[in-house]
Amino acid sequence: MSAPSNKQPVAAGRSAPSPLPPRRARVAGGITLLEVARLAGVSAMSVSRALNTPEQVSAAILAKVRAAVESTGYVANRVAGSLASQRSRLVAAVVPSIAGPVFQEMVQSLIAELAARDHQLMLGQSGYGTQEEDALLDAIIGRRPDGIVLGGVVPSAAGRRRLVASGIPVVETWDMVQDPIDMLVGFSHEAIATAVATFLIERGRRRLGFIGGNHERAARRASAFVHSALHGPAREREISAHVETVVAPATVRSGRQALGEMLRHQPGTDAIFCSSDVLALGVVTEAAARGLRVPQDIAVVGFGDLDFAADVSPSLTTVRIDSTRIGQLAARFIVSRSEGLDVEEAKVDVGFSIVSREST
Amino acid sequence: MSAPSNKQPVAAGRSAPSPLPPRRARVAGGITLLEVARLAGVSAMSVSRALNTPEQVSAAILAKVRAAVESTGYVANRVAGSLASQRSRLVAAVVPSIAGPVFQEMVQSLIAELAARDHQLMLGQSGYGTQEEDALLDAIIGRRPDGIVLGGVVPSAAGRRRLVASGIPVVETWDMVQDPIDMLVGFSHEAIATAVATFLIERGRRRLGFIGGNHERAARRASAFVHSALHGPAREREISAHVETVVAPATVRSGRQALGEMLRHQPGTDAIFCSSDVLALGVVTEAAARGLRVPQDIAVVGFGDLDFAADVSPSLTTVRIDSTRIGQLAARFIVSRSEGLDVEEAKVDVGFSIVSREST
DNA sequence: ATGAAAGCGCTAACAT
DNA sequence: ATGTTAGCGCTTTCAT
Repeated sequence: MSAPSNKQPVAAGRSAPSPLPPRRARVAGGITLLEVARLAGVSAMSVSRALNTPEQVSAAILAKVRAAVESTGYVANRVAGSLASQRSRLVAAVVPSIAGPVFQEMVQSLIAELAARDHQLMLGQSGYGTQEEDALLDAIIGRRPDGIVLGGVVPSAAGRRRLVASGIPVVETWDMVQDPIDMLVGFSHEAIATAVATFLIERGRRRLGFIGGNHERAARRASAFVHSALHGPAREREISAHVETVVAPATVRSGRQALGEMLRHQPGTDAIFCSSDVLALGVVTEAAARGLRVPQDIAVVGFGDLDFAADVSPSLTTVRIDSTRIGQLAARFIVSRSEGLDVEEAKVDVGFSIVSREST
Repeated sequence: MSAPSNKQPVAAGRSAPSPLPPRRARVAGGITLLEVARLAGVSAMSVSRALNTPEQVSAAILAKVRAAVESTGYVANRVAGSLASQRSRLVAAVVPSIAGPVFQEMVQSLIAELAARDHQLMLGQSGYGTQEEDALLDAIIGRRPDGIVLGGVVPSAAGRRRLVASGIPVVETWDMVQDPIDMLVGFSHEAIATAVATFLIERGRRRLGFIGGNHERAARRASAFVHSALHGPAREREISAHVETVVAPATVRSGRQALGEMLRHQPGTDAIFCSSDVLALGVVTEAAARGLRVPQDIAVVGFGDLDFAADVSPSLTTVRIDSTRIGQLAARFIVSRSEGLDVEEAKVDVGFSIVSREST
């Protein structure tokens, strides 16, 4: 149809500026909800409902939408959805390292539990100083996750303030601190240290040692261990306790070296509590290399009950934490909270157990 | 002021519908860019620029904005930013388990490298069957990450298609496959298997064994190992090779059990290649328990060069992969791509090395 | 049960 | 260098 039925106005001097100069379309993303809606012959809202709350939609529409989605390979853009609904379905976790005994299991469990509830995990690693950690917290807050899980991370005062100000649900998961930021799923380092000291003293050990990482988390256990050894209820006679510190992360090698240091500083040490099974394996290995018998000459207790603890020789006595449960509870608390439910019990002590094996 | 200066119209039948009935305001989020702009006395764009591209802004505005941000504790909403800019600054990674020898290090390195470039990592775990894996991929695609890193995950044909259709940059990081989906940073399982077989045969071993997980990744190495042993260049005389499979994940325990099976099925086995150092530790432990000397009676090679490999006794000969480099390259490729740069070499073989220690 | 309109809080594109 | 405008692709709210 080339007939100029509606003639365009021929240039009259300078053309009047059109009121809405059509600007270049922004780069087209992929296919959108609207296109699916057109294809299905329904409104955008019906597509949204068919995808998110299918029970609110008639069978007819459901079928049409499903067909359109199928044929286009449409995957809804959750960034847009998050912005509109103010729920990101993203949860952030910050741990010192995913390699740690408790954290690895907790992160795995978090991922699994969140996935089952249609949420995803964003993972951050702290442990490079306060400044980086605060920057990391801001990066996380900027994404408006539905929750933040802190594993063994003690935020700075400033970080803590921002966390609170953000209004994002927070679950701390390491120590049973007195004044949690928000929710808390943890275990008591003091209780563990006391229990292990008592366990060893009851078995006749008198010269105790503690080997742990050079960070606050291990330090808490160390001081509680020493205190329990020297002043605890099990104390009947002369007991000594000494602490050796290794540079994090804990390795078999640092465990071996630390035993050397321990024997130099406190000869005759007859029992050692390590802040990780990996360190304990190093201690056992080094003891063997030095002709010390485990447990006759020296008893060794680890932490974490890693998979190898039961199967090395001698098998390791260790402290077991149910880290999977920690992850599950943290995930549930956050998801419940973001669904507007009141979280019944937001402060849980998951406890611990001492698994007694050959090394003691 | 109770004087009715402007009398409200008394109900005149049904009141005429006002053209724009003001609806209830949506739940207010926190503080927004616009409020910061008002506080600073500048436009929203100036705040945006001051935060994202400070070099494009005058010192005066920069100062005003900084002050306003400081006083409000404003943290920009990246969900909105992502939607507007079509860049999420999120990268997704999928691994069978974060506990695996290569993956743990790769994930750590990914997190660190991405954080340095102002990106975050979203982590998924596959390994629960094709159906869950495809669902996971869809959940990831829905978030429109700037890239997806696949670690030891071989997507189904359907998953592969969706990945390609999504247009999201993908880095595969496990095997040097022939036809990568997109980018590739890996190493050759075949080359490793051949090298280890040759290594063992050259040292006089004749009855070889392979112990690996019951999944495709290990299976590739297993068959290449057997093939190299039976048909490889190093073959001078009678050589046998046998494969034992353990249920994933690999543990010290399954390594111990597998050695038992191996000796039952192929008595006189004098060298074993394990698909993980953890399995190798189990084999060494079980050998000791059975009175077999390592390496005199049986040589053991692990995989991963985990931190304990050098420090257990006997120390483990193992295959070392530079997983940190894999993570770095993957992160760089993706970030570069999302910045519109052409990625120079998008197919990298990071190689491997055999670290020879006491166990051989 | 379905649809229309109005944003969610930013940034790209354009204009000055 | 700074501001204005119009979306990004969804979901909430309200009306039918």
